[in-house]
Amino acid sequence: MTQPHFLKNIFTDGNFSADEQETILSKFTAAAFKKNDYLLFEGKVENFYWFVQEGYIRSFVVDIAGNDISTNFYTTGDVVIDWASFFLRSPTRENIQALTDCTCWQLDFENFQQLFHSIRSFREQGRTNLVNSYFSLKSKSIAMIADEAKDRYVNLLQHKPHILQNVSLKHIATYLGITDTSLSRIRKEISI
Amino acid sequence: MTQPHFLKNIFTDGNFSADEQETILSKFTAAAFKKNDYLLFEGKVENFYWFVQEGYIRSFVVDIAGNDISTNFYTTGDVVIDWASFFLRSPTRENIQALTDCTCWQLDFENFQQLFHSIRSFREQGRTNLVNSYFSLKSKSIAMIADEAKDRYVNLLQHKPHILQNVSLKHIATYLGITDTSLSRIRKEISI
DNA sequence: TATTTTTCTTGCCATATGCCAAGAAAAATA
DNA sequence: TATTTTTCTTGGCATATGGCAAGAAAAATA
Repeated sequence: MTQPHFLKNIFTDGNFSADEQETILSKFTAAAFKKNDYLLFEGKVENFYWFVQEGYIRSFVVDIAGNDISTNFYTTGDVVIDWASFFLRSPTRENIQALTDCTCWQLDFENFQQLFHSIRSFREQGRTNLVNSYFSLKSKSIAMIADEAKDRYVNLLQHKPHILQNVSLKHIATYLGITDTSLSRIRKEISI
Repeated sequence: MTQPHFLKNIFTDGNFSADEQETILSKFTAAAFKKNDYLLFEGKVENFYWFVQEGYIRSFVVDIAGNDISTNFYTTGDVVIDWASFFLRSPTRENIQALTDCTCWQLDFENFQQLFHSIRSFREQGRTNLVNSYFSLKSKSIAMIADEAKDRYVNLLQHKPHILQNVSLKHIATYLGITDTSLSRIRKEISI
């Protein structure tokens, strides 16, 4: 008994006809990354849309002072992409790197465009993915202003505990906008 | 000699055929707002996509402690929308309010969908608008972590001086993630 | 113009978080 | 297992920014 294709969890029977599923899945190719491999380097133009099947991935930027700042973490089921670079065809400021060995499914820009303009459900879903990313970023952005570091950490702990278990403290710290020193203290404070 | 329709600056001859322009423009309606009018209340579902022809608009959220936090400012040529609420058809957390008397052009969700799925250039442009918003938000989000408040203010001063001239200090302060007290001091420091 | 309301500035002090550096713990590698 | 490297914790001190409150300035309204 063959295992169903991972992407059928993404392009579900409910939202896509069998024909559409076949067309879409045929455009994706499997991509394996080793721990520390880069999926994207800053300065390059993002040419892929990835779905993670297995593993952990991190995106980050390097600021003017040379500090590495984590912008996001990705795992099973997540879309990995720099939206701006992919759609605007412009050089990215971000780096995307595998934190563990990973298996992904990728779609290049040309195939994406073709599916986007020919399959209604595909573009609806693509738009929804982008809007969901926008919403997450907005929530994070508001939390940076409205909440203290401790609250931001607790929130992450509640909503994405698997991230905390698989990503080093220093990466989580920059994601939360604090230093690893402060995060260590917050962690201590909470555990008491 | 009639003045060309404002929306022709948005849906330009270069990107849209005369037919497409006519179809698109016919779906928009003019909307005027008085100073302090709300375009959107938190808890409601955003049903419009607006382009600002004239005036200043602000979006903001109210945090748990009851603080009003500005999330964005809009003026001539800008798209005013809560992307998540509009596309996910979900209640918004944001309020959108006119800071001055405004004239806008609006498109409701149903008409948007119809144009999005029938006109290729319209969906390309719609996607680009969303991606540009995403990019701005990302830049702001990184600046909140990487830059000091003073640098964020200077950056706003350089890139959006018209905002500073038309929005009160307290609203700019919350947008920058600081108190009006701190912004007043930063302003003083810079002017010296 | 006079009056009220809102916005902005400034002083004082509090505090969350940063910076640096040392050591402990854990993980990776030989 | 031993060794090296990386990650995490902790202490001491510095600083950016907040909170509060009073007054000044500006804007709105009568």
